[in-house]
Amino acid sequence: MEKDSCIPINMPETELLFDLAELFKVFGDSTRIRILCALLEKEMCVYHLSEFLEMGQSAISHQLRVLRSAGLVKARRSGKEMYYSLDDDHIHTIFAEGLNHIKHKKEHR
Amino acid sequence: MEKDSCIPINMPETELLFDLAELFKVFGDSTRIRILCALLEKEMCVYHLSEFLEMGQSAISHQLRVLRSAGLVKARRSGKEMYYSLDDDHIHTIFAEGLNHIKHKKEHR
DNA sequence: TTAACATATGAACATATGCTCATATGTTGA
DNA sequence: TCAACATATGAGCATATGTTCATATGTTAA
Repeated sequence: MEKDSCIPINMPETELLFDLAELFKVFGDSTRIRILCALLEKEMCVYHLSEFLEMGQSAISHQLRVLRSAGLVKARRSGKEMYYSLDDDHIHTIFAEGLNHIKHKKEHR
Repeated sequence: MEKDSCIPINMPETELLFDLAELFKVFGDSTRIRILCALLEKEMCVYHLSEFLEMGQSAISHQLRVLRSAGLVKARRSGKEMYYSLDDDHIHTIFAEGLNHIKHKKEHR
């Protein structure tokens, strides 16, 4: 079989694709997905998130750190509490497309 | 601080969110992203993918298996070769939104 | 049928990841 | 200032993940 045939032309730079994978990696954890999903509704503080998701405060805090460094959520302090909210308009769309995929696959099984 | 306040209402079922995380997990690897990106252009066989991505045949094959079981790619045999192609119309959109996020974040830094 | 090629697969290994625990940091009210 | 509360963070641990190596399976041409 010959080499160097069938090479796609419009391939984005490897580094960009690496960043893209890093972004999706952040979405690829159910705890983080649930946090983001909760925040779609309204901003919440760490305590309420950990109550709502029935997980330890530390676990939530660790994951919020990941979400924050990915630029997906932002935080504001109000007294002792830190309120987190979404920091990206695309989250809605990305979620919707993901759910479309799942729905579509379920229907065609 | 009182419990049970600030509970989001429109939270999808936990199982669905788990599936969503599983889906994004598949996108969350640079090898798989690069495979999908190559396949956006045209179908390719394992050999060409491994040439193009400069990775071992086995690694590519393993990842194609992951992509296939997630319903993201499909395969057809042509002689000795197996040609893989995308099996999901949403991949384009999901990619685009991911890239939008990255682009947006880079601009506001 | 057999050799050569293309792909798939299981085991092994190194690394990455997410949670828990303990503790540090930061904030408020008394 | 100090106790109580809210959050952040580092270490440790168990599990998950991606690659490689060896080998099995599948296909074609001679």
